[in-house]
Amino acid sequence: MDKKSKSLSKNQKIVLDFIQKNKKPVKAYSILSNVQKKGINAPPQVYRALDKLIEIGKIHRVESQNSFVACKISNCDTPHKTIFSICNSCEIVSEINDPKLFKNLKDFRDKDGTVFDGYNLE
Amino acid sequence: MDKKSKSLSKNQKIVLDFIQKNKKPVKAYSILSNVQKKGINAPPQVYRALDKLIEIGKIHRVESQNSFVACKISNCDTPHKTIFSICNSCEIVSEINDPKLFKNLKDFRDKDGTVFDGYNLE
DNA sequence: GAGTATACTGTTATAATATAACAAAAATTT
DNA sequence: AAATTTTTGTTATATTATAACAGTATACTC
Repeated sequence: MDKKSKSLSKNQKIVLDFIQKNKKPVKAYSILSNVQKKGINAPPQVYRALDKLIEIGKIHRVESQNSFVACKISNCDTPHKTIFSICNSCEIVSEINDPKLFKNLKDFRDKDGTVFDGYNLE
Repeated sequence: MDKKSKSLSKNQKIVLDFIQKNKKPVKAYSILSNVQKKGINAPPQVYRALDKLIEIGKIHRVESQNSFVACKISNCDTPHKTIFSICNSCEIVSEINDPKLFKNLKDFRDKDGTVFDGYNLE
């Protein structure tokens, strides 16, 4: 069984499930209060699950909002390479899946040779 | 006198001055403890100055680190359009000024016509 | 230059976000 | 089944950020 397909733990499933039910990004403490009935009692339990889900690419963190959103792109095989558009007026967050832009960022190399390993564009 | 050249207030100068003295991004509470001798006593005073300095483009916020860094680019005329590289191992943060990449982002338009007004790439 | 509006200051308190540290249970590996 | 790793549960606390209010300074306009 390869790492990516390893099944999630109980808390990880609960947290992912809640995030996926929401179209909009959700905050950690909002997650907490909504899953307390499922037996998750304290912040560390939420943050641990979030860390893991981010690591495996199931969710992304919207840095400018301290919030978390499910990955909408295909099979979630590109963790840590995210592009979000955040509406100026309505604050709706969309994940952008634009091959050309992805390629631009992948091929980027500055004058010192720096390349992007992971990135987040908002 | 046009808006951009309007002089900064006392607290804004103190905070900007401290940020500019540091090569690396600095945290809000680190700023606070370092400028207390200059008469800034409480977090809101720092955060207000930061907000203003960001608004006018003198500094940028490094979202993934909750830290703040002086704008290194020319005359700081592009607030809210920032690209940072953050070293994976040493965590040094550099601001990237790459005309081609700026142009890519400026010209970006997704299938719904979404364009980037401001952006932050880290 | 008197009146008004706007921006900035100072202060206290508190909200919101995130992690440290420890003990124990469960799952996985060898 | 022993050893290792991962996950859990828990308490306490650290870190980041803002609300709310009163006062002062600056700029604006008539």
